[in-house]
Amino acid sequence: MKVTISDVAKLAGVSTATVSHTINNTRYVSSETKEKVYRAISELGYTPDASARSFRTGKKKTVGFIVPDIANKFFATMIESVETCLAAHGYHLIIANTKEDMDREENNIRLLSAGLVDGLLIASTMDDFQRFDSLIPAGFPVVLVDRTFDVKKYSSICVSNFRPIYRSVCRLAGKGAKRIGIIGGLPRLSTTRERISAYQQAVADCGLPEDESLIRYGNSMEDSAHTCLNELLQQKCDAIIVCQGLMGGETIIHLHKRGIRLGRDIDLVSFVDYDSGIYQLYENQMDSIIQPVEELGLAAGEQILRRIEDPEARVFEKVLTSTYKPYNVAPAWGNPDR
Amino acid sequence: MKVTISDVAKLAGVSTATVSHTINNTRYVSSETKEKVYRAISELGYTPDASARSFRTGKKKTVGFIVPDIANKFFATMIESVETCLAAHGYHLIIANTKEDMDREENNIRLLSAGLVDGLLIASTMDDFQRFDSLIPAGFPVVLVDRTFDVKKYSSICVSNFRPIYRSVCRLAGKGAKRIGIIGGLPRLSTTRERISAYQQAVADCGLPEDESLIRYGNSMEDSAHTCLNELLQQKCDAIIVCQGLMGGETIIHLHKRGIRLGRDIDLVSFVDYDSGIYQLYENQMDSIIQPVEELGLAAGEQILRRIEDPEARVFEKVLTSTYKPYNVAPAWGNPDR
DNA sequence: GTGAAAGCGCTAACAC
DNA sequence: GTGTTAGCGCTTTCAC
Repeated sequence: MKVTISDVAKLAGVSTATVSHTINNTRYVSSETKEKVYRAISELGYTPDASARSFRTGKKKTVGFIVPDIANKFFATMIESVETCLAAHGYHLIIANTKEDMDREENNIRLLSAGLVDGLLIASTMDDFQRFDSLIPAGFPVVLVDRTFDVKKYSSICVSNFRPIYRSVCRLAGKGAKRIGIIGGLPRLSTTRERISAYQQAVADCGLPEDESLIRYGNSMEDSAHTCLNELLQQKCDAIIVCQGLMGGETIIHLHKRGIRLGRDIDLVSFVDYDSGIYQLYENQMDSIIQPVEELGLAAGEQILRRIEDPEARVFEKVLTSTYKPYNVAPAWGNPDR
Repeated sequence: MKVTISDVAKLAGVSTATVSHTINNTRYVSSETKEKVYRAISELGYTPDASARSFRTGKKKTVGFIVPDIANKFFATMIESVETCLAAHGYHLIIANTKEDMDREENNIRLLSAGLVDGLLIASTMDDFQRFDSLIPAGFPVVLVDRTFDVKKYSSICVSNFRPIYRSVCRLAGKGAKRIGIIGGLPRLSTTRERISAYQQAVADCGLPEDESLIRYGNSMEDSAHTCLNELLQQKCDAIIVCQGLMGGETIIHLHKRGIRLGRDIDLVSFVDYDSGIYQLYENQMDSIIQPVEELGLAAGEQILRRIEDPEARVFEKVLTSTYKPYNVAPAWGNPDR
């Protein structure tokens, strides 16, 4: 049978209040009494019941993280750093995976915000802010991660999308590229929109032709980059920018299989998944855009904790910057595809 | 102010019992009454409080998954399939990351089993069964995943470790390898122990020299494979077996950087992370051992749900088999490192 | 320095 | 077909 706080109180010969205050350090208890309480606790093997406690206090010590794709290294790494941050503050992490499906996201927000977690971290796959907003109970702590909305009602932690893409185009143009293709993620996402508009602006600024057929969209999952790549190659691109790590890896593989050499036959710039093996092989043949995933996760964790403590805190927006890693130094160990 | 079940009851002009039974479909309610209840619910915007509910019923509808490394593709993919399975049954998933640290694991087991979750999935990093066992409250639903203990007290879902390694050695020996090195994971893990003993047995059976210095152990994280590889190369290995996907990827990269060609200068067999880019590049130059990660996650999810429903169910052990993918067919598009 | 007791929101006997 | 009510295990106010 389950041992409760009153069993402990009885055995220790004190009141339940005293037991509670002892284990929570929440008011003065004489050391002799403490002693008795702890003795009773270990004798009975008592563990306070977390769900009774959170029911009573209203605090769950848990935050939810709604992610579009757990198995994607970018999010997996972020989950890891969020978890580290939360664990350090005695919080737990509940994961929900939407697979970039808006209905699944809606469902998850509903479920999690109904008393399961104290706050929600969301890398939303929605495009409709109204719909998203209507799902969040008034005053419920929410922090948007990686992806945001035009309406700045919720705090967010994102990564600069404009700068690295603008720079990519300029660098490629500077090297003489004439037809730069780009593979974006889902068109509805803020990240994709920012990146594509950076591309468009840079293309215009560099005096390159503005050609809609050079812009392709994948879904950041499955095998979608493959089709995009084929279409861009048909358009006779001499350079390609890939807006997402998984698709960048795919692109490399397919270029390789077709015998198209990076940095010689075609120039490539890609967002790169932190410490994913494939990029280490090609770091000297392509430009990499490395997002500060860990920092992102950490900041997200800190922000949601702050908001849980003070739900009235004013909206906070943080934009981190990526590292742009051009390839120009020839490595000591030679060129993998020579 | 929070709206509760009695607000709804009051507005609908019924009892709280009726409201409860209506939303839970737990006894007959006339359709007119139902109507009134639902109207009141939507008028007030009522949502049942999950923590009150789980406090009352004792069911949290949540399972915990204690993982050694979230960012590792193997576990990330498994988390994804576990989550899919659980979500389909209305359950949530709490993640805890141990980073292969036994104290963190202990802490997490304590925290999660104290009323936070209905059951626990554990890919344990512990070697001491006594210690592990002492942390699990009597009768608490637990399923071991990927890694197990000698004492078969808990149900487990694992992957056959012996067979693919034994076969690797035989194949390598058959191709004429004389000095086969092996890079294992943490020596204390059941997976590592099974793989190493398969190696040792096969080496003996094939009549190859049994040399302790051909066995190296990494930690399956960071950069540990690098050191192991260097040591094996110093031992003049003509073939290497790597027991874990992350380390396999690292091995490929370092061999590549040193200009050592797979399948020509050295033979490689490795456990491979499902759909990780780097292996697609080398699938024609090395043997791959592919573990059924998704199946593993699914089975784990099903098992823990079953155990939660019936904690008295007898111990269940499932061993899945990996796919062994030899390289022998020359690909249409040629050899990447030719 | 400690105790008594109310009550968090819900479910489920039990009663009619 | 529906209502009354006890009580899950804990925290916390009020009292001494």
